[in-house]
Amino acid sequence: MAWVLHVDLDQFIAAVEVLRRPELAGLPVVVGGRGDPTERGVVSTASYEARRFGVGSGMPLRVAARKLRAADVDAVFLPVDGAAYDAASAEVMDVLRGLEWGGVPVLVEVLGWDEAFVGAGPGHGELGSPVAFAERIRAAVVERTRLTSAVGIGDNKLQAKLATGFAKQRVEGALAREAGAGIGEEAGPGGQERGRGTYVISDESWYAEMGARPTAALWGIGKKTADRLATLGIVTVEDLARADPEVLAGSLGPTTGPWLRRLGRGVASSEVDATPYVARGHGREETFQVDLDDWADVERAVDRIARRVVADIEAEGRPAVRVELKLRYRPFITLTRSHKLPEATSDPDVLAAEAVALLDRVEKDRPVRLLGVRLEMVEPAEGSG
DNA sequence: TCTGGGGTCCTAGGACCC
DNA sequence: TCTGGGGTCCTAGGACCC
Repeated sequence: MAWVLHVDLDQFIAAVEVLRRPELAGLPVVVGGRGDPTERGVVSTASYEARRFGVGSGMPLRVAARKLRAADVDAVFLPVDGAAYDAASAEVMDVLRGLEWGGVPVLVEVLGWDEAFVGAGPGHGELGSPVAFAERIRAAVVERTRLTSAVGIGDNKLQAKLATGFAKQRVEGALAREAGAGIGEEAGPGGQERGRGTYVISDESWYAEMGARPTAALWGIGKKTADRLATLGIVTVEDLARADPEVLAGSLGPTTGPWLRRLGRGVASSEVDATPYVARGHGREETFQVDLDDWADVERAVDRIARRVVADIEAEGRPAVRVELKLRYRPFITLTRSHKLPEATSDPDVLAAEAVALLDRVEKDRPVRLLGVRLEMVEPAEGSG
């Protein structure tokens, strides 16, 4: 029996900030943008203490500040520090890669700063209980990094990923009950009590766990797709599993239709892919604190952003084959223009000029809120990835 | 309330070619 | 005249995720 495990760190960004500033422990901490709650920007992560007041990821910083002020809470706002999270994340992934299961190193598939799938490596021996192994993972990560986590276990990646969400819910529910009863206050989020931060969803329990839930509970279905499915009479995961494949394909496309049906049935890959991630492209975008009215400023900004992205792709040594410009007008109207290059290049002057030239294809008479440039790179050379 | 930044993949329409 | 059928490439936009 091969299991897939999904590891997800608790409050990763806020946790990293608190670790390097212990005096913030127990305080409402909000990390986002440049750390100035009067600026344009959104919340990346809020600590549990801030979440209690309705502050959450994706919320505008100004709204978060207003909520906390209304509750008369003195919160700490911090800027996003990507380099610090890169370093902390790398340390966690190192711990995971160092683990053995069934006598051989595990495979680790990194999903972002704070998530990874873990699977048994090739030629593994007897694996034993996946729950026991999940506890080993959590203990090892805490020991080396002081970061707590939840671990989901499944027959495939989809199930494991969803199981992690349930593990977190269970931890948070238990904490809320304990706080209500006035006990366990010092345990903190993600308390390492055995079994608390793990959860299992398997082929066997799929419908019992997921069948009655709305389709948006699935990993890959958001509000828009859930709404479209609802117009077809498909509301729950079980509805989706039973849906007519022809209807799904006809309505949502030849690739998306079958994929949605597989999601409903809890079917997905169980192969943990440890191949290092290779980006297709890189981009930078910038929301201006004050909308740009002067088109000369717009052109200068595009040139500047383009040159930054060129530096990013040069670090990978792969020239660009496509240039894309993104533009957001006031109030929030977004469009893109792109151009495939006649030949690949890394020349900053050429690429910046290409990006600026794309401005000729948009209206120049409205204030600009955001500009972005993205460069798509040539495929990496065979065997060099 | 007023909406970040970095990505990926899919769809659809038009151009173009055989 | 009153209209083929594919296939591929390019572009713009949509949706989703962390």
